[in-house]
Amino acid sequence: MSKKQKMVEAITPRDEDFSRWYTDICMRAELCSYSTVRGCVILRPYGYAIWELITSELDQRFKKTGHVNVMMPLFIPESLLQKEKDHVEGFAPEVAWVTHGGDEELTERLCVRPTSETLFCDHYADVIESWRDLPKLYNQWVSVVRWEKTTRPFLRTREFFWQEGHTAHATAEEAMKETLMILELYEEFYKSALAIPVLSGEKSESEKFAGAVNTYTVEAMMHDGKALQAGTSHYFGDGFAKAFNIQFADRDNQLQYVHQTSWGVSSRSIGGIIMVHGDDDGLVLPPAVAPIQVVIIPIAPHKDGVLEEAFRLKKTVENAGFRVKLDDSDRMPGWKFAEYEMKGVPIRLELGPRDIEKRSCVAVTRDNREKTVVPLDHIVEVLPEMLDDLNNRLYENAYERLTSRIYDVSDWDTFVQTIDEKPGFVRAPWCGEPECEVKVKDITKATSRLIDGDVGASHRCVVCDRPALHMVIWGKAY
RNA sequence: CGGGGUGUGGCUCAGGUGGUAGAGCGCUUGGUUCGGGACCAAGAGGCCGCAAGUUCAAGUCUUGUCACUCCGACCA
Repeated sequence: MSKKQKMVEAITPRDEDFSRWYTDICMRAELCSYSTVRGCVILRPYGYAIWELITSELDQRFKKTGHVNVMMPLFIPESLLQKEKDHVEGFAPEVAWVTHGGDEELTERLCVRPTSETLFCDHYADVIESWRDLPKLYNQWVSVVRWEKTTRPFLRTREFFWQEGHTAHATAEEAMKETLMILELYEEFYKSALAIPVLSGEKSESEKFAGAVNTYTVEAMMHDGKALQAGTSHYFGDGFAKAFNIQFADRDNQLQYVHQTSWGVSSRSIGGIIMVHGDDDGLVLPPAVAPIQVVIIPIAPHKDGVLEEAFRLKKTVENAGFRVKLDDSDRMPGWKFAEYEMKGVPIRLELGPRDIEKRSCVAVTRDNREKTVVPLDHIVEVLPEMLDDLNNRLYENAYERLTSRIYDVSDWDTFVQTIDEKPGFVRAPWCGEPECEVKVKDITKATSRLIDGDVGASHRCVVCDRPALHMVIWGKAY
């Protein structure tokens, strides 16, 4: 304890106050900073670097599956936003409006995009004429604005960064296939790039996207047991196509409506990384999205040969394709250890006179603090394995936390008690009626996160005891 | 949008009954240090969130306002 108290700027322990711990990490790891606009954050270089890596990981996957990037305007005319009834109703309460250009009041006010379905639809109506124009597999990397009342860095900000994919297809089957393919893509991305296990499935009627026929979701469990909706993929059927008149001539020269999808993952995923992997010493980053994968700390750098050897080591590691930083500042080594742990750097290499004498360095892995003496000649062979192992440990630990905290219950009292007392998810049958979801939310604050398959009539709804239709994962969510 | 909390150097905070602002950390410079957040010395840095009001006099009292933060209702 006394050691901890000597720390210049310790963060709030995770188990003492989870949300304070979370904001402490955001600030101390220099991911972001509050801006003067309430509810908006400034992404600082380190936070932005993480986002860049996330975008690059996802973008590669989108490109591989045939998608191309575009850019839609920032503004949506009010009349355009209103074309699809459910869609407007869903977003109206949280849109920001532009009413003036200079001193002049606009004849039609413009909404700052909260999402771009209407813009894509308007454009698709313009450019799609024939079956030869399909499918359209578009994506865009932009920020959107939703005038949120309660905001938290990354998890809920008024402006946030994301990708939104919007596709148009000739048939319903093809559109549904796209919807589910993206869902799998997200699942795989979360697993291999972020080391975050997710549950995937369909949203209930009341939780689905405004204007969608079906919404599919990937849900992650944070360290405190709460759910984070980590990505969604929507099947629109031809609802938007009819509202926006997006038609094409098929092979028989018959006019048909297109079938559409949309899907997104946002900068909220950074919040997920923090809350799944972070610990009391700060951030823990999965190697794929760590801006610095290896940090080299020279010990006693003023002594002969130390810095030279450190630079040599840096070159070696860099040439092998790793993102590496050598901190040759005049901070104390202990300070640097703590600093890069705060920033979640996966591997630290300590290099001092004693190591150099033995032609080795000390490698320390961020998640378990394990120290390994590595011969300098072997560092390049050892690093990939260390990073890989670290990634696997992060995933395995998170997977264990997830699966061990999903509780199967079948009666109402146990249901309420479990949600109240045990952090995590509850799996219980549901009849499919929205009023049962409302009751669950009113009493427990938990919501249906996703539908985890259908069940036979032998199951009864955990709320109303009528025959159940679905097995549902319930939980409190961010 | 409701309830609570907080606004004083970059950060954390101290400033009984009003009398014109302080500490620690951080920062700068020089030196000694360097295997878990070093030490010494010398510096820089503040119209006390903002606006009215009371007063000879306001960081301190009154009112208003704004911002941030936490907890609830709504959402990625």
